[in-house]
Amino acid sequence: MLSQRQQKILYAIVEDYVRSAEPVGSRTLSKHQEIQFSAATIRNEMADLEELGYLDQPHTSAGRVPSQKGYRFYVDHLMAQAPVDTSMADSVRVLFEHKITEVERLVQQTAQVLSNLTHQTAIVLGPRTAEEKVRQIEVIPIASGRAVAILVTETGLVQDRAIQLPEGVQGEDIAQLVRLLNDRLVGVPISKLRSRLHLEVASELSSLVETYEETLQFLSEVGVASPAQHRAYVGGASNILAQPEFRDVDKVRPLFELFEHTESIGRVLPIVHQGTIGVLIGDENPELSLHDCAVIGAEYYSHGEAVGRIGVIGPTRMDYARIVNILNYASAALSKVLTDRSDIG
Amino acid sequence: MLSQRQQKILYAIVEDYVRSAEPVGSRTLSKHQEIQFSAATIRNEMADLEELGYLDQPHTSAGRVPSQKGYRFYVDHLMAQAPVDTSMADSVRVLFEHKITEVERLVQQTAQVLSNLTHQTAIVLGPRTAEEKVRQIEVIPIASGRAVAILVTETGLVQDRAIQLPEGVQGEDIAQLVRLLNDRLVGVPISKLRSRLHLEVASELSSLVETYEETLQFLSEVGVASPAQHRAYVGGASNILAQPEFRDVDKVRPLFELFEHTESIGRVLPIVHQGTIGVLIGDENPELSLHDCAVIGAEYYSHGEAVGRIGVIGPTRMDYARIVNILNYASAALSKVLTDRSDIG
DNA sequence: AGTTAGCACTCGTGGTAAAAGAGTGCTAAC
DNA sequence: GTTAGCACTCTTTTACCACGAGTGCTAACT
Repeated sequence: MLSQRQQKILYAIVEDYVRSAEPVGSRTLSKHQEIQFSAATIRNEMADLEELGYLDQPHTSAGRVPSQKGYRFYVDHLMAQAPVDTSMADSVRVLFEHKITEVERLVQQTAQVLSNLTHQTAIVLGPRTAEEKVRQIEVIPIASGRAVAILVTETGLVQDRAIQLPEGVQGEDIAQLVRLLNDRLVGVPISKLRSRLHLEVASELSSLVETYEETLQFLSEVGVASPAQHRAYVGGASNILAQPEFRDVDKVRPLFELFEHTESIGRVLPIVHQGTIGVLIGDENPELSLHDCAVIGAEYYSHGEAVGRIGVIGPTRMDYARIVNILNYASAALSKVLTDRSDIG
Repeated sequence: MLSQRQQKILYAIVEDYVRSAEPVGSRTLSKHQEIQFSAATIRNEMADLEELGYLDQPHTSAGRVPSQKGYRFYVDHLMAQAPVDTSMADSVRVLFEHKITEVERLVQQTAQVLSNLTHQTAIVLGPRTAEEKVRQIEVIPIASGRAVAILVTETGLVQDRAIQLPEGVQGEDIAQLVRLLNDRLVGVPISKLRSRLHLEVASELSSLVETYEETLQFLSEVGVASPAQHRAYVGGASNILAQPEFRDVDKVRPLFELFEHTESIGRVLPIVHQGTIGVLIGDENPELSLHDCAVIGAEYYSHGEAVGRIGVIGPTRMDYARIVNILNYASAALSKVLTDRSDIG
């Protein structure tokens, strides 16, 4: 275990380095208020800390830099709960007070606010729709042979899909069909729609409609592949270009390529337990292109159930304490909005 | 006017520089097949072309580089219609054959394909919804006091909005309201919804519903501020990082900041006439951060009417001929899909 | 035994100088 | 009007040196 003094020094090095982005030497460290030992003593401790793997030295005549292990120790044991920054709190509050009606826009805005507050890149995964329950289904014909299927969930999410009507289907057929669908499918979670369709609805269908096969096919299309499913938004990608560790275009490119693959970006966010904040440092992240980065992430909830995730990506040299704080706050605020929006008005 | 020979040389310089990204000298140029003059002759011509403003010289002992004016002349007079690249055509065709039902996803995909084909950054402005005509309006209550208003246009676009129901409104009130709305508003373009509401619907409303004021307010919310209105998508932003002129992070940052402001990005795309391709080179673009860039853009159409725009952004050193070609093709393909999707199935 | 001062050593940084290389402009010959 | 030749210019590369920051080690101190 690290001695009290070693922890103090490690703490000071991390805090200093996060601020300055310069390797910190024994001299500068000895001038810190909380450090009363001489530079020489610090040097000895630093040599030990390096040997233990908590510090790195870019080259012999440079100061020390926290290693990945060093950051990890800092996050796990040293990092203080940052006081709630009121200007931050305001900024988040304002965002959510100004009622945003479309979930999609809300989520997008969250990404932007998060990136502005942290000066890093933010990722927001849109609320999972799979467990949302069906409130109503509509089918609206728009031109001969074509229609739009609309599905509204209990929380007010709307999903739509252009569909091809089976041959010879008329207005009354559709009305009947929609009645049947609503009768059987209201209250069913989207994830179970497909199986329900085949199990319950299909049997009744054969007696109702002539074009049995085609209609079933059509029904499948209605429910499947929800478009908004875990849609991801990236905010403030350009912030990463302001970081001194990413002055090199070749370093940055893989990151931006990652950001463009929004369909799979969820995997870079840490998996967290209910209400906690997760931190992935360097190669703890399964994504190789993030081995020089740290990712801090949290979930957000609707009625107490986790429905989506938010996160911040930056260089390993980032202000963990502050960002954890911001994510905590943002997660809570977002959860409140999502929970309230489907409650008693 | 430029002599035949000067044009030939300018043409060769542009083509060569676009390929190599290196200033091209008289020696290398004299080895071109189509150039039969000696290096010395070329040098004389190049000096003239520079004096006329068509070429730049990074420094005295470097080769020449096309100036903005040089590119402009190339685009206007020299550029050859590139042959249709079959692999390109295939790639676009595949995208649109695989029927994409949601317009939003279609547009997003277009941005991606465009950026992949051009190896540049693509911008796609989602179809303008303002002139779309209302096909049907629905209001679906989701919890006491809350509802979702859904508006479907004739081409199958769906817009939704969470709304707060006026105090004491019951199911039958809503049904009546929706009937009235559909009766009066079907066929009206979205852009005119608001005024129609006040002019026609409002008067009848007072006799129908008690809570006149609130309901009107509510109705306004239904139609206004269409969320998908000219939504913009940026594809392949990371491609720009591969360009040698953007090796410097400070050069790139303004661009990425621009890309993040999707709400105003439309202004960087050239304004074009029906069916043509527009090119903005360097400071021809109103956007200052694009003065080292060129933007090539086109419109796309639905039933012959321009509904959106697509464009490609890159350094001024770009393969204009090829990209113009690709945009032409993509615009036509996208227009076809959009036109067909609301036609006779 | 732990701590501190002193000092030689290492290594990246920044600046200058010289050499190399690429391409030009000009002159004179064709 | 065109071309070959050559001196000239200017960037790029390499080498070198001095500088400074920071260390590691040793020896003295508490």
